[in-house]
Amino acid sequence: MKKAPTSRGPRPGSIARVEGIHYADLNEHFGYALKRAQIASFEAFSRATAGEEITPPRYTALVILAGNPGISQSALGEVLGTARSGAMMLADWLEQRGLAERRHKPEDGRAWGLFLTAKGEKLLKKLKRNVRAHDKRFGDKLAPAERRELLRLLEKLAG
Amino acid sequence: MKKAPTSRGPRPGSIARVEGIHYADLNEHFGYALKRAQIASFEAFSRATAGEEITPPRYTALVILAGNPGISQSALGEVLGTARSGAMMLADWLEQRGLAERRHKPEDGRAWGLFLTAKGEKLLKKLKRNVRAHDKRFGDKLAPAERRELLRLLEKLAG
DNA sequence: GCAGTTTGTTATATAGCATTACAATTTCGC
DNA sequence: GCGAAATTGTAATGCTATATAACAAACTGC
Repeated sequence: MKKAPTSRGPRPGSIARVEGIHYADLNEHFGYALKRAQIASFEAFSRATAGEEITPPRYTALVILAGNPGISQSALGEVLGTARSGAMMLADWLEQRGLAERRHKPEDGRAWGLFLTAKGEKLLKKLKRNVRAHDKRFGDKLAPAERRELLRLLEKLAG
Repeated sequence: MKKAPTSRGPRPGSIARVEGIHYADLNEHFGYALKRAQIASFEAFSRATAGEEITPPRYTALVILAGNPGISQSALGEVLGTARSGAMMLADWLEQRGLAERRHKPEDGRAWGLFLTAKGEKLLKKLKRNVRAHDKRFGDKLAPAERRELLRLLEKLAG
């Protein structure tokens, strides 16, 4: 098997169905179906963000910061569904690259607000374009009505 | 925040939507929607397998072994979309607990075939019952037609 | 029979988390 | 106001799942 020049980290690609294997009722399970779809989606995301060291949580953090300037790290952690310490490492990572900065909150001496820098906003704008384009191409496997339906069903399932 | 008695390992639960946060167009992205749904699904899986040290890959391996007795470790790795070494550790884990065993393949001195033991089959039967039940309850957020449609769309997306 | 490939295996490294503990600060009960 | 409890950010530590690389044994093609 030929290896593509790995830009960074693991590249799951999509889990191919293997010839001659009996998958039994695995296909009936939501978890399995979701995972396979998610891996395929992640592949599209990877292509969209090739070159940058962006992972889905990092991208999500950028989007959340853009939409909620001054959000606290605890709140960010809650949004991402991760522990405070995880949000902190994320904030560290963003800050080290000059994509975001912490500013003291005047009304609370403990808390720091997170803000995108100009550089962060610029990167996000670029990423958004690419991610959206790849997401669109990825979604082109479905008809427009199917796409909307899928998003609706997923939301219902996750809620 | 109260802690439920954690049986083992992390418990992501579901990522709650946080009051007052602007999610912007995150909701339009398949990756984000898939992840949220998958986390919710994983929670159902966790409840279904509480008490046993079963993870999704382990469960998948059990199902695949049951449906494909004598499968090689390489093939198992391919089915799971993981590296050979990962399949090996999985096989080790199953063997150490007496759930599966390796038997030499007569026609190939390198390869070992994997087989469920009686204990493994028994455990799988029990797990299947629970997982299916929880998957069903999880899927009850959707109407039967919606469930079928969702699985169809996911398969189309993952293919 | 020899070169190259495949299988299982081991060792090692890494990323992404969670957990725990702690100091500074705020809020709450009274 | 004052002390207790909670909250925020932080640092240290560890764990789990996984990939990668290197290797021996066995197989395949020529």
